[in-house]
Amino acid sequence: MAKPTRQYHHGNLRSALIEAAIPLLEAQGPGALSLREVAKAAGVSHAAPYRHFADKTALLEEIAARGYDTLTQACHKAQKRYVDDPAQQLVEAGIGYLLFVVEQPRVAHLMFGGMIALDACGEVLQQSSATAFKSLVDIVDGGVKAGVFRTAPAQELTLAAWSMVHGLASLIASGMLTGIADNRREVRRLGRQLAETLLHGMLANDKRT
Amino acid sequence: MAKPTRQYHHGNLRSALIEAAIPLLEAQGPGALSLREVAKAAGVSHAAPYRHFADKTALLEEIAARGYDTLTQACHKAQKRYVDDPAQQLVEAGIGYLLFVVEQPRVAHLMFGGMIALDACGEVLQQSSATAFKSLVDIVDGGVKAGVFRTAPAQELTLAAWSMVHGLASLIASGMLTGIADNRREVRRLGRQLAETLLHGMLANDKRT
DNA sequence: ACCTGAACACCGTTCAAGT
DNA sequence: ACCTGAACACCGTTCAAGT
Repeated sequence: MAKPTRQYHHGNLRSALIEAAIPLLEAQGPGALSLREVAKAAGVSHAAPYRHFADKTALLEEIAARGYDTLTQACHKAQKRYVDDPAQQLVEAGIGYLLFVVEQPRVAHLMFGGMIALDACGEVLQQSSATAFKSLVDIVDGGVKAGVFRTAPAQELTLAAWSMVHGLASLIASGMLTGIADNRREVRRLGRQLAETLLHGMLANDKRT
Repeated sequence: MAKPTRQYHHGNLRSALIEAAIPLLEAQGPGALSLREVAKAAGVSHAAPYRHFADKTALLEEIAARGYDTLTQACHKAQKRYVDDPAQQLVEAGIGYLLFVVEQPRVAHLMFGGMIALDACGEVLQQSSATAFKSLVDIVDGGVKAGVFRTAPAQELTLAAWSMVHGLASLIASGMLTGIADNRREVRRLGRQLAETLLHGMLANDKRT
């Protein structure tokens, strides 16, 4: 996707495999993706990848982990960009996540589990996803401490926010919203719209119990 | 899971295959599930399934479709049980969904896409998922008309509710919440908790713009 | 009409052997 | 140290042939 990458005959095959795998993954979906195919795309024999990845799953996990890192970065960016406005931080981080998902839906699905059991996956993935979650908790925690968000365990509110953005992301990635969330502009609009509901709630006359 | 099912030598193999597939699916995850294995579990040759399903995907789609039907039924039940209380209907429907996901997480993942591109899937699945979504829209629409929910396009609020419950379901199914949402009681609690946030919002001082 | 067995092209993974 | 080629057990799918 970036550089020409030609003579990896003894360059770093590891990265080359990952870079070769992602477009294939996006083109035909996981499950249909074969390690042999990735090897061929990288210009090596079908056995070569095993010198760098223990497993087909190990390759997929690495790709998924990078996805989580992207989300983490989106959180950090949002925090720096909207200091002292936690609500806006939340909205921007969420939209960053959504945009990533629109661009690489199959990679997103890898992150969502299903192929890889996040339950019992390698440390790389477990770490990356935990870090991403922590970044979100940070934002929400800041909002609670600043008195912007309701006083509640930050984890509780974070889970709500995470569920909402993750749910929307999942719906987009699975094509359930085809026709509603096809391009970046529509996704931005949807993200803002849902954030509105998340912040203000659904009720008409809220007695705020 | 229910009946003994012995002599399907010319009974309805179709259902037998589905019933045989689900436990295998739950045991080892999709992708690892092989059609040959399902056939063996059903006591037929590996070629027999092709008389009833065009494809391995066709079998999986049917299973996913049944999952969506379960969600639809959860919506209907909740509507009947809490007439004139749309908020409670929403909560109960959501919890029904979550409980299904805890019990059959791999089937849930099938529904969430990833394996099957919901984008371009068979009519069976497309219909079932559309029906499920419509059931949720019905509940929200009732709430808007009754003045309980904010005045907004029902689809907009529904998408928020759907995203939240679907997101939480996805997190549970992928094992991301292991230790927090392991049994039915914890899931019920989590569901109610998130519903609270969805209904009341996250903000401390809501100016309700 | 429904099922079987052999067959084909493809996989993931392993391992001795090459450079 | 890193890569290759052959090999093994498995898969999805097809198709002639059986009942």
